[in-house]
Amino acid sequence: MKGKSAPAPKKIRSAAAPKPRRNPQKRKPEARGERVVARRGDTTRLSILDAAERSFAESGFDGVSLRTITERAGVDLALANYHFGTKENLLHEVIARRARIVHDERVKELELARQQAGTQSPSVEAIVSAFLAPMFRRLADGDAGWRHYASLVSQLDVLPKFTALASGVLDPTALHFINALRLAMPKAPEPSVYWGYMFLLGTMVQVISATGRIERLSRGLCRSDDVDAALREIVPFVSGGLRALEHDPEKHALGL
Amino acid sequence: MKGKSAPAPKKIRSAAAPKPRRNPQKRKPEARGERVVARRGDTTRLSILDAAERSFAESGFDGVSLRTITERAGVDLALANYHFGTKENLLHEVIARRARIVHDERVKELELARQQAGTQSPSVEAIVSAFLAPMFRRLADGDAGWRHYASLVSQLDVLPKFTALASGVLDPTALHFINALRLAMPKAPEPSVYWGYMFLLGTMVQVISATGRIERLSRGLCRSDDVDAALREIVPFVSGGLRALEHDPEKHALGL
DNA sequence: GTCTATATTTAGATAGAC
DNA sequence: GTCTATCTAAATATAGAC
Repeated sequence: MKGKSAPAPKKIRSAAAPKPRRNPQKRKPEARGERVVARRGDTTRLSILDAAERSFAESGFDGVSLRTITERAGVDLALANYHFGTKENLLHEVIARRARIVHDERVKELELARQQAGTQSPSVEAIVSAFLAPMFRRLADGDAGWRHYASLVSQLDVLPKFTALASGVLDPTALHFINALRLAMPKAPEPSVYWGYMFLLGTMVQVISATGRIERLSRGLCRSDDVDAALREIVPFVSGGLRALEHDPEKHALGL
Repeated sequence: MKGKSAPAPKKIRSAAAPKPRRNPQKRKPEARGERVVARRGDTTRLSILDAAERSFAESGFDGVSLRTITERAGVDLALANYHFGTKENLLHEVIARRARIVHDERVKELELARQQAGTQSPSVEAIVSAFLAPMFRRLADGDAGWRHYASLVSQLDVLPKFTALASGVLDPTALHFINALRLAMPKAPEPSVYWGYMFLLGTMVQVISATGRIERLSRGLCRSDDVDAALREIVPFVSGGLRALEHDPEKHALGL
């Protein structure tokens, strides 16, 4: 911790001040009666967001520089700072824009399942499907951006440094589905439902991280970009696993 | 890709030359008839390995500097280069030293299960246990190093940039257990076994990454460091999920 | 094996002209 | 909103004295 002699001045530059520069951050273009034609700055913003999404996914947040990102976006380095302030904030906006979409679709699909189930709770399968299908549908639609987003979310999910950011964006969805699972698994102990959600999450993350691992292990027999096949396997796996948690787990105690 | 004007000289410094400095790398201390008392350099090596393990786990490979690592280790910066060459090689050695241990224990435990099963294949539960128990046992024994290792492996597992490294170290174990699962699930289609192994991996990774997510979601009801509880949930979940893959997955096809 | 000192590159962030 | 030019700090890696 404390090096050898006098190691770290470590100048902290006003740790609590968010640095109120003159950049726009959040502004509603159409909120005023203005024209809604895409202005130049908007396409710049989008270019940076897309390039950052891809770069973060490929190399990790700390593995790429803003220079690389802006070069890929075809814009000047200084524009990253102008439009997004800090690199961390850029990451946040990259995540947030697609997280909103997935969240909304998941909730809508869950609501649909509830209506079809009438007075009962939707089945475990239906809930698992409502959680997974929106993400996988996006992955199947050919937009590379969604694949990058998925890989990035996978990384944030396991990196302690970014747990706060990931939680802030993803926890609302989580609590929604944990609650649904609780009703669908009335015989399961309370902690098992939380564990079950984590397992659902981990299973999905492993697939959408799409590192090419399964291609290598199966020597091409399975492909992580075959989202149809993946979904056909993952839904029964998770559903079967969750149902196994409804029984008393004591009998599985291992001699640790 | 191509910036605005004349973007990248990008001097590549002899990309293929591994740079053969004069550092020791791998040498067997006791292979010669020498004294086996820990010499100074050995404790330095260990200090750096431990500090790197912790730092990589907390902040990611690109999120920490060698300065931070050597400061935490209480040694001089230059010693990192002397003992390990590059930062990447340091990562490799951090992973390899514990991966060997886990691999050996998993194989041994699987062998044990085979003996107990006699002429039959061990059950899916037994195989899943043989895979998970060695890792979780280490996590339970109080050594913080193992927790850091687990978190680090989780990160490498989902980061495309490090897939090659992770595969090189972890694939032998994977193929071993995929083969065992195939024999235990004779009715399952071949691809389902590979998918099943990925799901097993993802479920484990989510738990051992230990980001504190389940504590937050369950408001303290579940704790990721309660490895006994985690193992009691994860084994039935994965086993139940794998058994669900033995049936024809067609009936689960979703209208994508 | 260890340390001091430093070479070299690159990082994030900005000031100020346009 | 965009660009040029730059500030300042921090990165990896090494040479050479001890």
